[in-house]
Amino acid sequence: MRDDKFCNSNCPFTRAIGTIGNKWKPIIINVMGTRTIRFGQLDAIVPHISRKVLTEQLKELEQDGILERLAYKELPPRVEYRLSERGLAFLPILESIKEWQAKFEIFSPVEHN
Amino acid sequence: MRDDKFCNSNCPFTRAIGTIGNKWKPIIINVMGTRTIRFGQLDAIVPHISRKVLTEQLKELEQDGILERLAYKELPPRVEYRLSERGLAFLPILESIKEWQAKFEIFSPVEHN
DNA sequence: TATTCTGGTTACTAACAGGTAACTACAAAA
DNA sequence: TTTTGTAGTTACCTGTTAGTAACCAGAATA
Repeated sequence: MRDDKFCNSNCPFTRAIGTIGNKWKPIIINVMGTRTIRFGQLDAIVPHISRKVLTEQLKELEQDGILERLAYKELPPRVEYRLSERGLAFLPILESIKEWQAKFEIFSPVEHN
Repeated sequence: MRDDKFCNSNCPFTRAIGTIGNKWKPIIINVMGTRTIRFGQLDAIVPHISRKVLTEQLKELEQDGILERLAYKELPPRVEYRLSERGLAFLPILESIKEWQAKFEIFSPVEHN
């Protein structure tokens, strides 16, 4: 899933893209926002993601220090996720992407004839 | 390459991620910057990209109105690419990603023993 | 005459991503 | 006793992505 060529690049920007440059991670970070959220909630809220892929993405985000995982030793298990300082610092970037999209999106709805 | 689920989402943010949320596009946009650049130069400067993938990515970026393609009817052919207004407006976002990376990157160089 | 130049395209193949379904633990509730 | 609930993991299979090498036009150069 993660590309070693990117993550081990000597260019910091390339490493950054290796960390957050795929389609799921910005979506997950955006959904999390400033709240603490459980695995099942993420699974329900993030559209079209499978549990397997969600697990993988969360694991990588944790490894990259973008979120924190809090597992409570209960049964049934309870696991909470929340953004780290690094993850929270990424939220304004997502906001500017939203502004960019709103400002420049080309509206060309797909017609099905 | 492009994910229809993302591009046809009713969420603008999801559509934005569908447009620029992969590993090559931010790299290409960053390399282009404010200059006009030829296909061969991009191929030489962007590390590890194949001509095939570069062609595909450039085509999608053009379709999404992020860059402009200027083909001169010469032989041998000459094709120049440059960012559109929309593409140029994305550059500050890439700059803030660089700052974010510089501020928060965890240094854990891979050791090969 | 053969080679070089550019910006691709095409066919083939290898690698990877992602989906589905089944399975786990164990407690509480029905 | 069976079901429910959570947060995964695993095996299996398919579909997509990416890499490689060969090929193209057609003028200029050697």
